[in-house]
Amino acid sequence: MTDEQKTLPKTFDPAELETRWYAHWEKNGLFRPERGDAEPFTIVNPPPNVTGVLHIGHALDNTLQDIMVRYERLRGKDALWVVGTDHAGIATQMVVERNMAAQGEKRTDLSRQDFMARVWAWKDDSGGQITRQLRRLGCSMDWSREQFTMDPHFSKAVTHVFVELHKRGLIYRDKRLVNWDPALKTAISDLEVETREVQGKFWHFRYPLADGAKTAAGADHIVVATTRPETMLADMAVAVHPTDERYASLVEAGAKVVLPITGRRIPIVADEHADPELGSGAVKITPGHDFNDFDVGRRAGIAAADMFNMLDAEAMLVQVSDGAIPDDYIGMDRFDARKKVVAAMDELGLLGEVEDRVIQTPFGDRGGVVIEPWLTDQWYVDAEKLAGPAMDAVRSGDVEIVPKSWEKTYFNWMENIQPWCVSRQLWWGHQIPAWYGPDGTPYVAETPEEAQAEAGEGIALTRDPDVLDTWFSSALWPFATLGWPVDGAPLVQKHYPNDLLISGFDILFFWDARMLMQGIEFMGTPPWKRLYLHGLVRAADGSKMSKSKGNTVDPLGLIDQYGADALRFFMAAMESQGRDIKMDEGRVEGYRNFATKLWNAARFCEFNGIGGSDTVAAPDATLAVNRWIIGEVTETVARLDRALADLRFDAAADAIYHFVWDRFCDWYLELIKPVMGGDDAEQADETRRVAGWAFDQILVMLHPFMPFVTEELWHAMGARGEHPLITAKWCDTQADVDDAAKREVEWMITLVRELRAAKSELGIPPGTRMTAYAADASADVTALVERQGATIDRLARLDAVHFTDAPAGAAIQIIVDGTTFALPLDGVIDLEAERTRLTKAREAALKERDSLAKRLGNPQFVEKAKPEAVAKAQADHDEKASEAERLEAALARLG
RNA sequence: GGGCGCGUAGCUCAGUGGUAGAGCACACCCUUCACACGGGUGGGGUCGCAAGUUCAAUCCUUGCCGCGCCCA
Repeated sequence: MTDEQKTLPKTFDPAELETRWYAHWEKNGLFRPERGDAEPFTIVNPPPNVTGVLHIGHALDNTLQDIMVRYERLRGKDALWVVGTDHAGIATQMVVERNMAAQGEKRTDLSRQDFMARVWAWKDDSGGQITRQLRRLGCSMDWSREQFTMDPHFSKAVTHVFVELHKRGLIYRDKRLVNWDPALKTAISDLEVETREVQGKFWHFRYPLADGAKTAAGADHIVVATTRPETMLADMAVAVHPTDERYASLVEAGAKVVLPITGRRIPIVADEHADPELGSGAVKITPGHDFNDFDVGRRAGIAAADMFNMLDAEAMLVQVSDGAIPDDYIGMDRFDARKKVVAAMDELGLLGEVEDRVIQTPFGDRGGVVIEPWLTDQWYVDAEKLAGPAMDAVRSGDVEIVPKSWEKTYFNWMENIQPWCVSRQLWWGHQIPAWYGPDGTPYVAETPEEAQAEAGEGIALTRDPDVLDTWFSSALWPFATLGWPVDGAPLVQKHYPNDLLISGFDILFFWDARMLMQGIEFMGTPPWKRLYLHGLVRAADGSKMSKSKGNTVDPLGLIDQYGADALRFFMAAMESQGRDIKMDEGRVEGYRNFATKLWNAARFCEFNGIGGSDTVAAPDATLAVNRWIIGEVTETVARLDRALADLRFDAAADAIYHFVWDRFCDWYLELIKPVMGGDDAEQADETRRVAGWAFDQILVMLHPFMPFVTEELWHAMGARGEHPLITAKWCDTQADVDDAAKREVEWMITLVRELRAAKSELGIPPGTRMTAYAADASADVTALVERQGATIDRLARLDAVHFTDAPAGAAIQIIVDGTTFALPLDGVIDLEAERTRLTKAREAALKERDSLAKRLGNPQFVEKAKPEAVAKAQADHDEKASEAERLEAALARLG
């Protein structure tokens, strides 16, 4: 990169300079400059799936993180943004298997080792596209330390954590029902189950009572109803409510039901789960295939190992341990079996009513098929124990959740947390470090040797084929990426705990909560001090974006069209806490225009000999405009600092946007034009210095939001040597705000505005030059007008201001802060229009005056309101009253 | 059923216990020497509805209506 001066083109090409600057930053290690002694600032990026491509949600999440990282880097901190990808067990295995299927191959044709090699080859070849896409967004992560959850050091940490948790009794093996995905043939998490409403049926069956028993009503059968009739083949009981009189005698007598089709004799048990108000009040109990029934079964004394399991991994029917299922059912698909059971019951005359019903049905969010509660042996983390300290951390304020409203959701989930099933029946992932002896005894150890030592010599061991849930490993992200568990890893010492985590609220449970639990368990402290949760980016109509709806917006397309800076600024400007962002392309375009505005301000500087400054502190200034803009910069920096401290990205974006456009471009640059073109070289020099400094401060303040265009202009404005903007110094907030200068400039702005408004309303061309008469001007105003003659001439188009009465005749009259200016334009102005204008203004002033008078006339207000409020009302009242009087006088003069 | 959030200008959104703001859109004017991806001026809102607290409510409380999300 050279600092060679070249003239800036009129509009700029974001694509060209984005590519150029990103490469420059990355090549020169500027994302993480050597800052050994500096205070650390650390963020870990939610690792995107290695199969992922950048979507609009990533764009939001990463923009917010980059803003904070760039901001803290500018503030001199040793800012580390950890980046990497997640191996995404199921998703990646699915991608590779799909590719294999296209070649007519199956995973099971290969050895596990060979399959793993295929996955790695895929990863090296086409995985991690998203990392290149994050670069296009301008994200300044530390790519030199890019991580992957299957990296050897990371895998080591995962194994270590598993073994440690097992030692601590926080991981155990258990036979329970899991959410089984028959398409993927693995257990999946509760959170990966999506409940959808499906049109189904509610079949009523009559189960005959055994041995001639009768219900209280004299029936020889019990009616049960089900949405999943096929499971009756594995029924182990019928449950009724303990207080249900209809069945009390049956329960007491230990009566049994003869299950149709299988002929199995099953008990009638009393259990609160049965709702007497619902249907017959009796429910069939299939402990091996329903979560509620599992609990009922256990309460009835059935051990998990004894529960009938009538399905295989693909949800095809298999024989159960009592051998009662007729042979012609074996090997059937679960849905075919459903039809067959219903037909058989009908044939037996035991089918009652069949109701149409909307059924809440669980689907696997990846496999897309109906989830089967399935009885298997799995590894579980005792999440309840880990959740306690994780809740305490939030309660005590060690971890602050922003916005706070998410705390309730967090606690609600944590308080009801279930055992966390961490084993998955996949090949791609961290294989569980457990080995089984011939009798099934598990030995958990970090290496096969250690397992063998534990089991004893000569015992044949087989390793558990399963892998760990991907979230089990990503929960270690805040410290395993820093070198843990290597003793004394320097990055861990400096960068753990991290300062902040930014994530979408949708992964609060999946990831954030699990990191919090594991961080406390293994590091002794929570992984971050603050957790910022943002919302979703929605389609323009407010609907959720989804591939299936086809309403997604591609962030890369927006970058192509408007530039990364514009997209980033949009994300920041729209990010108000606790609200989703609705996509609004018009706004993105507006922020592209904003970047162009800045660009053209730089061109103005270029044409006027205004260049970059070499101090962070404001230059000395004597002129009011210069002292004013210095004060405005200081106030803007303060606003920005406050907003970012509060993670109010919208307020931060708003502060810099309005400063640049409304203050700097619209007024400051206009106000200095006469000075620059004037004949006082000293004043012009001072102005160049101040303007150059102020523009530099803009570039620094805006850099976290719009890194590319600001870096380009930083170099265009001057030779910066070895000091690119990305590692420049943050603004100084020491400069004073000069109130006198502020008053003076604001007075001029009011004058110009009033005059423009009057001309516009009277249809006088804005360029018309006029002369003003201000007979009632104070000494201060007189001095100001004389001092600012050139500026007033230029902006207000006033070639002279006389402090005498205006000559007789028609004139425009404007009031600026208590001074009336008459601008004669006999014969040109439309008297009637001017009368209307003044009348309208007077009415407005009177209305406000009267409203304030009414308030002041209320003794309770004067008595009870804060003294400041009363004083302000009085002052406003007086001002409005005087304004109304002046307007009255102006109208009288008009005749 | 439980929890959370939202309802402010045509649209997208800020905001504050003292009678409301931005961007876009709209109307009119301006080819002024940084910028038409621009400049200027202006119109537009009973701040969802109702009650309460208060000297004062768009803002606090309660209820209702409408919308969204999460959990069961």
